[in-house]
Amino acid sequence: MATRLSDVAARAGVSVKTVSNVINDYPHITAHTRAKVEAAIADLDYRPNVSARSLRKGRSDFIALAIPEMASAYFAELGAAFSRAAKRRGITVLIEQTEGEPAAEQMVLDGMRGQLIDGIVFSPITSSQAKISAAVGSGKPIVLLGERTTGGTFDHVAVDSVQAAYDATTHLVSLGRRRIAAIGVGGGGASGTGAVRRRGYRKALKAAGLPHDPALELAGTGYHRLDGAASMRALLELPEPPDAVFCFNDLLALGALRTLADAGLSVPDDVAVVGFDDIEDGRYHSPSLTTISADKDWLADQTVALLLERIAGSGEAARRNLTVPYTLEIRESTAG
Amino acid sequence: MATRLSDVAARAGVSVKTVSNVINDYPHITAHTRAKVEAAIADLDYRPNVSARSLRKGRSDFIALAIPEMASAYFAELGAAFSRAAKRRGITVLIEQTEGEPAAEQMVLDGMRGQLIDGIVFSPITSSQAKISAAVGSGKPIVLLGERTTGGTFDHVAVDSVQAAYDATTHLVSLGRRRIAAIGVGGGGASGTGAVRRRGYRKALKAAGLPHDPALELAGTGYHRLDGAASMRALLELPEPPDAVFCFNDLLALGALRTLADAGLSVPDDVAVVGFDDIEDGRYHSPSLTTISADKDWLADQTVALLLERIAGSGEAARRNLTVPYTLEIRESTAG
DNA sequence: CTGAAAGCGCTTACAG
DNA sequence: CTGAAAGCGCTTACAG
Repeated sequence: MATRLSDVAARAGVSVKTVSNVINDYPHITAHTRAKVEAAIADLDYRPNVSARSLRKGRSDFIALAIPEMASAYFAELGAAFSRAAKRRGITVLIEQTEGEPAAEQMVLDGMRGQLIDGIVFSPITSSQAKISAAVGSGKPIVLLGERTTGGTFDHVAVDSVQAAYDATTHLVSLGRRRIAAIGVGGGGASGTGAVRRRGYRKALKAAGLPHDPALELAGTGYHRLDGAASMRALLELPEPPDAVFCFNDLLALGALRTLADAGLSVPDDVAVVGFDDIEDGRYHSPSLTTISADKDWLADQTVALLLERIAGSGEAARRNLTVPYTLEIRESTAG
Repeated sequence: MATRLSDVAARAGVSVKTVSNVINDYPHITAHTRAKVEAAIADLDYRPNVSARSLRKGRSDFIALAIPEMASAYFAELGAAFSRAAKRRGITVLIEQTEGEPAAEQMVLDGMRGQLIDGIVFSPITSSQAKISAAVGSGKPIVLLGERTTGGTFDHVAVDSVQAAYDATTHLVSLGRRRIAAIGVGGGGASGTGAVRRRGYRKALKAAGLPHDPALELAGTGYHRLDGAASMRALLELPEPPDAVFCFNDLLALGALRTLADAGLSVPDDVAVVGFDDIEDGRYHSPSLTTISADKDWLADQTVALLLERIAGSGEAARRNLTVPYTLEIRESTAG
């Protein structure tokens, strides 16, 4: 029914091999032949069947990006960046929402899409490295996103969260703040975002000679606005509330800002606030949000490049860790 | 290399047909046979090759969702809803970012993914209905999202924007506002969001016996926070600034709120603000944003259902228009 | 239920 | 460059 390669060949008066050569940009084709084939393709409105190509070649030029949720600003922006990065390289990214559910993450690891995808970029929440190692049944290359846990056996791309958290906290110290709270110390699941960023936070306090008060470390249940708002409320009820808060992502910070606004407190005068992620909402919020800004386009581009390298087959090469560059963006929430 | 259907058949001691029957849940298989086959599948860690299946069946169980940008909150939330709706029906959605570029939209229409996808949900920006009609070369079913332009020949899912805009404006009228501005009248490209919502806006003014002041209709260049902020600044410079603003999406409204905050004006006392889309940022903003809230899950679910119906082949059935239910969510930006 | 076989539309050695 | 053919891994009539 649909026009096939052989139809094009017939119309152009060449062999299927020649048509295939033209489509795949192989050399040794005269301009004349190429023109004939291209005319036939245009005439017949022919488009190659990617299922057939993929079946034959064992490659689909599809990669999967498995993230917890795509509606959440950070991951939405990340997904967009991956989508663009993949397109630049002529491949397509398939976005999988795991919703942080173990079953969905397991499906990803089980090599979902039965051979359709060439490789996976995976941002795990509930799956530990060990679980991932055990479960990679697909044999497909996989690159992990997110906090780097020790002893990982996979390629990995991440921000140096300890250093970034250190920088964020030190910035608050430099403003003269002395009771600096942390929100989100329990979050991030097995990927350990909470634990890793807390390490940097504590390190900065110690370096500044500030006491470490466990009452100022809030775990919360998630990494969304509601969690940040609730944690901030809890902090305000303390006998000695904080004069600054480092939130482990921007959504937590935006929630905290909401609580502070409702309480009639001034930011940054009463409480300074720093986030992490640099999502668009924070940039335009009033007050705008000081935050750790990792380069999402760099991240996406390098990750795709690394994955494609693995797909191409440098399987023997050693595991690679990429560290994403970041900056501390100082805005109104810490700088009046 | 990878285990094949025939490997499973060999191990289970049955025919490939039987294995295929088990995998595809066909009837007439004894529990005993099924158990044998499933054991073999588990033993061999077999997963069907979807390229082969897709090539053979002419169906992939993939649909595409083509949207202007996935990082923008509304579309991110919509993408997430489609992703869930598709998963519930056992299919996968491939999200394409057109970035509102004609070339990218054309690629979508050209039946991108060469036969891989079974159908398309398309939210056009630059492509007119006529262009779409002319370009649907893929022969794949297509469902359009967004404002309904007259004379469309495609299945279409949309909010009744005229009525929603009417409701939003009437709500501002009911608060006693008399100089009600509109931001975003020029947006939405060929899909006509700006024009359609302006119709409802004007209708409401007329119904309320209010004069229609062209100076209060702001076009702007896009539908983002920056555009809303700029338009609001222009409105505040008017000799008679407005006492209320209806923004044609939430991002515009959030930008407008930022300008109002910077200007030291009180919302809603000085200026009441209404948005459109009900994105999460608006719900948690301070003040929280009154907005038109369409049911995104309903939209996604019904759209996927309609598309699957078309794919299944009820081609002769008449074109369908689905109207997405919505509510006006009254929050702080209009109700102090 | 089984078994043998065709065919979906490509790519790719192979012989020329 | 061409032409004829095999084969990627499925599904699906077909005959039993």
